[in-house]
Amino acid sequence: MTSRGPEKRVRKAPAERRSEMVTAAARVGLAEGLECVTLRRVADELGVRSGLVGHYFPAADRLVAEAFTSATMAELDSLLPEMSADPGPGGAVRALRRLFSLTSSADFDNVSRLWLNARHLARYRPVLRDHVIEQDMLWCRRIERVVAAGVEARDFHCADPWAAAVRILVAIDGASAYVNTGAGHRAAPIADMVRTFAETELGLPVGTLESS
Amino acid sequence: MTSRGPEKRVRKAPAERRSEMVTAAARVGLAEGLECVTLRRVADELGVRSGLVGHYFPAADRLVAEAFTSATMAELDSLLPEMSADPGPGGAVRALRRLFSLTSSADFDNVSRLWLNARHLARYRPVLRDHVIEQDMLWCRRIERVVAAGVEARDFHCADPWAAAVRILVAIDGASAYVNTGAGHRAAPIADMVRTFAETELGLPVGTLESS
DNA sequence: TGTCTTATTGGCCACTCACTCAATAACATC
DNA sequence: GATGTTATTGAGTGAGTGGCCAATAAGACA
Repeated sequence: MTSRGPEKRVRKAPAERRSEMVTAAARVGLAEGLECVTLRRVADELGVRSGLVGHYFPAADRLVAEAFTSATMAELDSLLPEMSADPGPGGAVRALRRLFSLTSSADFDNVSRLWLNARHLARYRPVLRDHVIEQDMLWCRRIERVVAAGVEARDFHCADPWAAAVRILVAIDGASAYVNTGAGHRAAPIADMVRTFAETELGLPVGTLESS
Repeated sequence: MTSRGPEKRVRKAPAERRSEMVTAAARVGLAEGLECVTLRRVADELGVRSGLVGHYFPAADRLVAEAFTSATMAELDSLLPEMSADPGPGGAVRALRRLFSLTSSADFDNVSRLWLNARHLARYRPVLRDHVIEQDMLWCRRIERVVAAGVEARDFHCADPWAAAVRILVAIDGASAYVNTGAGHRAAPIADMVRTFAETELGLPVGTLESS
């Protein structure tokens, strides 16, 4: 009998409990989708009653939105760590190689699903919408800074780092729009599209951003 | 009193009734999202009882999937009508101009929303997933044929029409991923990206595909 | 006009959701 | 050890969903 019975209550500091909930919600959202981030589901995940989750999140929308932000913030740091002020020659190129290598790997699929999920759900949930916009900006700015650093270091050329960052992100989003349906016969033409597009955008010879 | 009371029953041929339902479901899905395509909602739309919709669609998944297919088929025909075998010189260019002009207009927003919606929902609903894959192929092939016609007519150059079509669609999908969140500061860099990308892909001078 | 097929109704079920709230018990503080 | 605060429970509510089915009546056909 591993089961049932009124478990002993565990009483935690509100801040800690809340943060536990967001973390659990982020895990569920990333693995199974934001629709599965419900008061009950998160409660089960933590071994508490759903009423408690409702207590910390009087509107379930906030929980979903914070789950999204938590997951994407962590992911961004893993994909594209903040650059030092002067990454040295080739530093920006290495960062971009790493980014494209990671985003085109299957490990990125759940993140693609999460973004797709959030971009759609934002249609109905205003709170989530605001968080998505915020994360969009964060991701864009992070890429912009790498591009700017690369321009600074003469690694490549780009008249408008912001515009380039925006367009590179559009390409990433476009290429990952098919996570749930499978690319099928379209896999091959898509495979190197993002990298190639970025190379064109930055005036780099084809293949420069290919990971070794 | 425009309301209530047991309305007189209207008895229709099964095929007609079913097709009415799909049409109504497509309308709801396009305007409000596929999540709103429920047995009850479609029933209300037609002024019948939900049990009747359940009778024609024993699994609600089929209704949602067929709603999607119905809406996207109609949209595709409107965006990019089937080409005649030989569209004559400049015909392909005109078709692409029209396509990009329409997809970048605000009238296309609901279609963007629908695709985003379906691409996400396909994660959970296998029947819808199959329909999305099918429509994806249809849209791609339609573009491919225009590209092939343009190559044939020496309007532009392209080594692999299929790959070009796939990538152009990726660009369209990427650019329309922000319908629900608003492009904000990113609007300008995105604005001409699809068209420009297509011009590069087809070896055309920048601006060739701009609509007059 | 009467009969029969079946499209349609009306009502039900079991489920899940967010949300509410009085009662309870864990822990800090005295 | 007694007391008070409050994190947590347990048991609801109401609204929404898909799905099921016997009873009903519309319309075609004899």
